[in-house]
Amino acid sequence: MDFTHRVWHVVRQCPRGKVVSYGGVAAILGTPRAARGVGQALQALPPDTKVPWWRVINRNAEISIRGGHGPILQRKLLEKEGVKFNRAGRTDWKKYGWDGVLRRPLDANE
DNA sequence: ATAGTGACTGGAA
DNA sequence: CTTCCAGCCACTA
Repeated sequence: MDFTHRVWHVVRQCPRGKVVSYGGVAAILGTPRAARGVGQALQALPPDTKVPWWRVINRNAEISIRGGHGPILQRKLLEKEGVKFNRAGRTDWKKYGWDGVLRRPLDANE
């Protein structure tokens, strides 16, 4: 099983209404520095996938996709699950962070 | 094997 | 707080 499939396997376990960072997924896989690789894996997802790719956001708790309707769709899907965004387009790790994922002690970001 | 690209990150400016 | 920059990893040509 290659890296891409392992990423999908992990993301698929993210519960509804929760979010995880690219780095977080990478950490679960044992490769904390493979955040970009995680992004690559998600971009490779087929359009009819059942993997909750929208629950994966960047370290600032904001949507990292750029261009097209992608970012709008992701935000919509998250809000539909109860995830709220602040004025800066960011969500809250404290409230929606996936329990199975731990990050650095800073999490001081809103 | 080498080089370029990016849904990333942490640290410096 | 914002922008920049240099590593890092996987993928593709």
